[in-house]
Amino acid sequence: MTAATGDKRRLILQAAVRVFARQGFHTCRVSDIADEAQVAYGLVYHYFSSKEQILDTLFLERWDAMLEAIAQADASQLTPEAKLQAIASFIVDSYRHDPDLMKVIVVEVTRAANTFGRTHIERIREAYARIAAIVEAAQRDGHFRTEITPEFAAQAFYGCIEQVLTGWIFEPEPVPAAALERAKRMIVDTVCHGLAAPASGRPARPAADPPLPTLIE
Amino acid sequence: MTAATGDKRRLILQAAVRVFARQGFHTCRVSDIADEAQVAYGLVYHYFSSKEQILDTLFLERWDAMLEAIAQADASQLTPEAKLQAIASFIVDSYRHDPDLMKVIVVEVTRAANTFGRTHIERIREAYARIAAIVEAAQRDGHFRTEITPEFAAQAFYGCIEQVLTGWIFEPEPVPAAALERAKRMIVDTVCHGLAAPASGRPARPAADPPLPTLIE
Amino acid sequence: MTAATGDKRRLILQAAVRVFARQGFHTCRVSDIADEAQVAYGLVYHYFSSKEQILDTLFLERWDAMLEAIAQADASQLTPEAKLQAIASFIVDSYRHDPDLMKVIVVEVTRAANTFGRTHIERIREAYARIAAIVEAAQRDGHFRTEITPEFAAQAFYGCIEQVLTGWIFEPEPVPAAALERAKRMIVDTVCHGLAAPASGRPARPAADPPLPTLIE
Amino acid sequence: MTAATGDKRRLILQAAVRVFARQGFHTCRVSDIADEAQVAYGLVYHYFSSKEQILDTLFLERWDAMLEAIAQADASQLTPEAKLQAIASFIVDSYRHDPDLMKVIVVEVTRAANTFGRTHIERIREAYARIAAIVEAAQRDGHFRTEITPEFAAQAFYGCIEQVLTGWIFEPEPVPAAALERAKRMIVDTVCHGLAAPASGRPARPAADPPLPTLIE
DNA sequence: CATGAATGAGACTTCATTCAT
DNA sequence: TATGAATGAAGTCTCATTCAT
Repeated sequence: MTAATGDKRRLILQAAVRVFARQGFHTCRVSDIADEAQVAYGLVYHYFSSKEQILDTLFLERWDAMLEAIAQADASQLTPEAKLQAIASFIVDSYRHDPDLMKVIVVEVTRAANTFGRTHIERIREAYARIAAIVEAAQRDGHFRTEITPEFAAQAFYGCIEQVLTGWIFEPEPVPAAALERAKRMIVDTVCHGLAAPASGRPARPAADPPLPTLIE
Repeated sequence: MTAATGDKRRLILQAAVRVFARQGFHTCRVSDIADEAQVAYGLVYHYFSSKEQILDTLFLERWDAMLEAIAQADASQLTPEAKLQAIASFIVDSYRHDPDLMKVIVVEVTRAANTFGRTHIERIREAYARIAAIVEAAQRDGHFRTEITPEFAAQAFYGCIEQVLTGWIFEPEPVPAAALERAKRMIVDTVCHGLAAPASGRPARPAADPPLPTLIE
Repeated sequence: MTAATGDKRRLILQAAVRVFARQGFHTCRVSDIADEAQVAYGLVYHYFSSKEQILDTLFLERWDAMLEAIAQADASQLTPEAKLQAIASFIVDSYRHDPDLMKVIVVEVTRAANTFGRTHIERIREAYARIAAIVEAAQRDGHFRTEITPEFAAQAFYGCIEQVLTGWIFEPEPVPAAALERAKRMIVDTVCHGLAAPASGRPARPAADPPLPTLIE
Repeated sequence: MTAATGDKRRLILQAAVRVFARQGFHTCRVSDIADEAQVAYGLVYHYFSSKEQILDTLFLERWDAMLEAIAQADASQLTPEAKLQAIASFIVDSYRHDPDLMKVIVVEVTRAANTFGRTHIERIREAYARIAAIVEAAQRDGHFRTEITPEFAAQAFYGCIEQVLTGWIFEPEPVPAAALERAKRMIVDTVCHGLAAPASGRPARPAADPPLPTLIE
C-alpha cells in the first residue's frame, strides 16, 4: 500500500502553491504544476477541472481559516486592541507557516480586481466586515473613538497588514522570524495609536482644513 | 492633416487604460486596445514595441508624477501630518481624475509581484523611501514618536491608502466625491492618531505581551 | 454470485448503444459508457480492446442478423415483392425493437465513409448484393422489368428504407407503431409501383431526353 | 496587388472540402486544413471561428443552392416527373462538379444525427418539404397517385438519390460520367414507375396483407 | 503614418488506454 | 473479475507579433 487517497491531490495543491508563487498564476503552465508535483500532466485534471479551480481551492481553504480566526478573536474576552492583535498575529503566522500560499492569495486573489478578486469578492469582504464589527463594538464601549468609521478602520487595519505582507513578498530573501514578530506589534500599535507623538496631543481635527494643492494637471 | 503628431499615440494610451481597467492586462488582447482606440491593429505596434511597454509607459508617467508630488510635499513648510495629508490627497485626487489609470497601476503593477511589480520595484520603493524620509524627519523633530520605524510607518500609510483605493476599485458604481474627501481625512487621521480613544491613553505597551494563540495548524 | 458470465459484458454493450445513440460515437467518452452501464471504468477494457471494438461488435451482431434475414427471404417461396416486403419489415421491426441500435448502425457505420463504413464496407455491400440477387431473379422470371439494373434497384430499395429510418432518427419523440407499419407498406409500394398514376401509363421513356438545365455555376 | 480579398478564405474552404472528404471531419486536424491550403495555421482562425464553422459554411452555401434549384424546378412548367428529373440532375451534377463537397455534405451533415445534422435539421427538412410540395401538386392534378403520402414520397426520392451518392462515395475510383447520367434517369424512373413489370399490373394492394414473420428474436 | 492580413509558437484541456491493487 | 487512479499524447484555439502594401 502506498498512501492515503487524495495523496496526490494534496501534492498537486502544494506544488501549485510553489509554482503560482514563483511564476504567477497567469505566467505558469499547468505542466509546470505537474512537473513540480512530479505527477503526470493528466492527473492534475483528474483532481481539478481547471487551473483556475486549483487557485480557487487554495484560496478558499485558507481564507475560510482566516474568517474562522477573526470570528474566534471577536468571540474572545480580549480587549479590542488584543483582538486586532490576534488577527494580525494569525495573518503573520500564516505567512510564516507558508509564505508562498500567502503570496499567492494576496497577489493573485485579493488584489486581482478583474479575475479572482471579483470571483471571491463576497468572501473577501466578509473578512473586512468581521473586522469592522470588532471596531464597531469597541466604539460602542468607548475603547475606540468614533471619528473613524468601522468600515474605514477595517480597511486601514487590513491594508496595513497586506502592505507589510507585500513588502515581504517582494523580498528576495526569507524574512527573519524576529521581523515578523516586530511587525505584528507595530501593525497594531500604529493602527491603534497612530504615528503622532502623544505630546503633540490630538489636534482635535484642524480648525480649518488647509486647502491642499491638487497636484493633478 | 488632422492633428498634432503623437495624437494617435495618446489615443492608444488612453484606450489601453480603459481596456486594462476593464479586462485586466493578462486577459485583454492587443486588438482590444486597437478597437477601443479606433485605430488599426498595426498602429499599436508602430508606437509601442509590445503590450508590456504600453503598461510600462502608463505606470512610469503616473508614478513619476507621484514621486514628484511626494518630493514637493516633503520640501514644503508643512507639518509632517500636513505633508502626509498632501500625499494622500494627491493619490486620492489622482483616483478622482482617472480612476481607471489608478486601478491599472494598483492592480497590474504595484501588487504584481511576479511581473510588473518586480520590474518596477525600484521605482515603487522610491516612493516608500520618500515617505519614510518624511516620517524620519518628523521623528527627529519630535512630531512623531519613534516606536514605529519610518520604513514601517511608510508601509502602513501607503498600505492604508492602497486598500482604500482597492475598495473603490471593486465598487461597481463610481465613488461619490464626498466619499473621496472623507477618505483623505480619515486616512491621515487614522495613521497619525490611531483608532484608540484618547481617554484610554497609550497603554504604555503591555508589560507582558499576552501569548497570542497561534491558530495555524 | 449474481449472474452468468458475460453478464457485465452484455450490460456494457447495451449501455454503449444508448450512449452512442445519444451522443454519437466520436462525441462520447468511454467513461460515459462505463457510467451508463454502472460498471467500473476499467471493466470496459477488460471486455473490449477499444472503443472502436465495441461499435464493431454491435454492428456485426446486428448486420449478420440482417444478412440472415435477407437470405431467408430470398430462399422463401414468396413473390419478389413479398420478399422485399419481408426485408423491409425486418429492418423496420429491428428499429421498433431497438431504435437506438439501428440509429447507431445507420449513423455511425453505414454512412461513415471514412471510418466504420470503410471498415465494414464488404459486409455492407453483401446486403446490397443479396437484395440485387432477389431483383435479378425477379427480372429473369418476368416479375420485374429490366430497365433498372439489379444493383441500382437494390440501392434504391435500401436507400429508401434508410432515409425513412433517418427521418425517425431525427424525430425527438418515439415513432408510433402504426407509422412503422404504414411505412413498411409504403416503402415496398413505392419501390415496386412508383409514384406515377397508373392512368398516365409508363411514358415509354421520353423519346428525347429534355436537356435539363445544369444549375451548377 | 496580389489577389482579391477573401482569396485565402476561399482557399481554406476548398482545402477543407478535400481534407474533410479524405479524412472525415472528426478525424482531421485543423492543421491538416491549413497544410492543404498552404496557409499558416492561424489564418484558418482568422477567417473561421472554429473547425465546425468551416463545415457549417460549406454546407450552408451548397444546401442553399440546392433549395434554390428545387424552387426553380417547382416554379417551372415541367411535368412532375420532369421536375423530379431536374432535381435529381442538379444533385448528380453537383456531385460531378465537386464530389468531395457532396461527400462531405452527405457523410458529415445530412446523416450526422447527433452533430451537424441536428444543427441544420431545419434547413435539411426544408428540402424534403419542397419536394413533398411538388408531389402533392402532382397528386392534385392526377399525375401521381395518392396512396403514397407526399412526405413519404419525398423521403423515398431523396433517399434513393442519397444512397446512390453514398455508393459513389465509397468507390475508390472516380465514377465515369456515363454512370452519372444513367443514374439520373434510373432514379426518376424507379421512383416514378417502380420496379414491377407493367404486365404484372398494380396488384391492387394485396387483399390480405400476408403476416410477415418478424425475424427479431 | 496607417492598415489588417498573415504567421506560428504556445497553453489548456480532453480522453483513450494502461496498470497496480 | 473488478476498480479507478495514473499516464501522456494529441488537438483546438488564442493571440502577440510581423510584414507587405
